[in-house]
Amino acid sequence: MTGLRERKKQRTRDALIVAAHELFVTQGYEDTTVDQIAEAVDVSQRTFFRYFANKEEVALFVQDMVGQLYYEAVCARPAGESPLDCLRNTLDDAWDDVGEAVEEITPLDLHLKMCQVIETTPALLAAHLRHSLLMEEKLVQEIARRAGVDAEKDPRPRVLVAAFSGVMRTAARQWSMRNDSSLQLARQVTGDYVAQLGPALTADWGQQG
Amino acid sequence: MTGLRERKKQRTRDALIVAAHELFVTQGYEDTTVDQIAEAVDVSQRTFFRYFANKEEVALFVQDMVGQLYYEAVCARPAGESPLDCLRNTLDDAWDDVGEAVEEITPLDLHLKMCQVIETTPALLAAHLRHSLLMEEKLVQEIARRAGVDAEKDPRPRVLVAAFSGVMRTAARQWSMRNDSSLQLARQVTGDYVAQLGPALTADWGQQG
DNA sequence: TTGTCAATTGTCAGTAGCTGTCATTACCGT
DNA sequence: ACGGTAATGACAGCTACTGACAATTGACAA
Repeated sequence: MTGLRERKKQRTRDALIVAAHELFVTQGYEDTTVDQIAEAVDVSQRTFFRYFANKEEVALFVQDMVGQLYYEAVCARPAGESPLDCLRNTLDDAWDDVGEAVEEITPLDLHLKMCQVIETTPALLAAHLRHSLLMEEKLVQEIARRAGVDAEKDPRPRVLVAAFSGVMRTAARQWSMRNDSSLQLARQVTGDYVAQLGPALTADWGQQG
Repeated sequence: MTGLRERKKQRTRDALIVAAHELFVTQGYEDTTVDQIAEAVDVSQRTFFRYFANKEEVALFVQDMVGQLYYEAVCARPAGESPLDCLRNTLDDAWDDVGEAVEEITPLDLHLKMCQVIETTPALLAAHLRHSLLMEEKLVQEIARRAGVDAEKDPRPRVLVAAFSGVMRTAARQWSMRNDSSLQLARQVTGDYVAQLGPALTADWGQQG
């Protein structure tokens, strides 16, 4: 199962990710060439493109993994929760596991810096949003399944996931723009934003929230 | 004000847009080269890139204009509406004006087909989502201004716009995937989806909606 | 009308992302 | 040890995009 071949591939892939992230963080995404990344790991450019379909993919690899873990955590939820609670509670519960999974690939600190690079690099932000949309569709299917409704007829699963995901992305974006971004802070900011979902929709906003 | 130079530029730009859209719709975005577009309008490739920063931009030009018009319509709203009502009512009111503005550049039918191309082409979808995010930020500022709150301290403007925009994009996406996409249908679908925003968030979903 | 200035355009050369192909190397199971 | 298969490197090629410079064309005043 874990032949030498497999392990070597895994190591090369992780090395490419870490090397790429370090270059992206230090000199910027656009100013880093694929040749530089390949050279840093001592493989050919062609090999890089055998591991990652494009330059964006290596930048978003960890982010995508986080999204996937969240999705799996949603799927593993016990039945009986309301759809919104399901999405919300998963957030609290999955946090630590996600952090550990990230650290198996790259230092957490590097990942946090990479989040900022993603938010501030137009091409990466665009790709990230698209990947998020794909994940949303998977969430829609799961939420619909749990609630026992048909996602093609009932708009509520899509509406709920769209609203929730929109708020999540906004929270992540606001968090990444702070200069002291840490994991706990992320947890707090997302919690705060999601909690405001109800109040923000009510007819009148009273005084300063 | 309308010198020959200005008019000529406008005409070239519109010709590039229409030619590009026709090529994208008939043979696909990825399979259309910038050289083909330039050739269709009989200008050099270099000139194309003087009108549009990149290939995506010519594909998203009309979409961006629509977003801009919606934003301006929001800004022109009378005071006193609740934030959510403001966003929602603008939708109803601005529809016809937007349609007319589009037709001054490209046939409406071509634009509708182009919407489908955008939704189904990864690179275009990604760029479109990013442009939408920029527009959301402008909406946040305007909503915060109208409500007299500080968007940097109070999360509600961002949360509201994120939720609303998420639902809008979902509606647009669902609409574009029908095979009989028309303007009226778009109006109806978006209306339906936005109306579900409240119900989708409530704790329990009763029976099939 | 004509000449001058500035804006627009075309041409050319170059970089970077990405792909197909084929020979070579490295691992795996027998 | 050996044959087969997977991974890699080297190379050629395409397309998006950019900088630089020369040529053209419309604007505007003398």
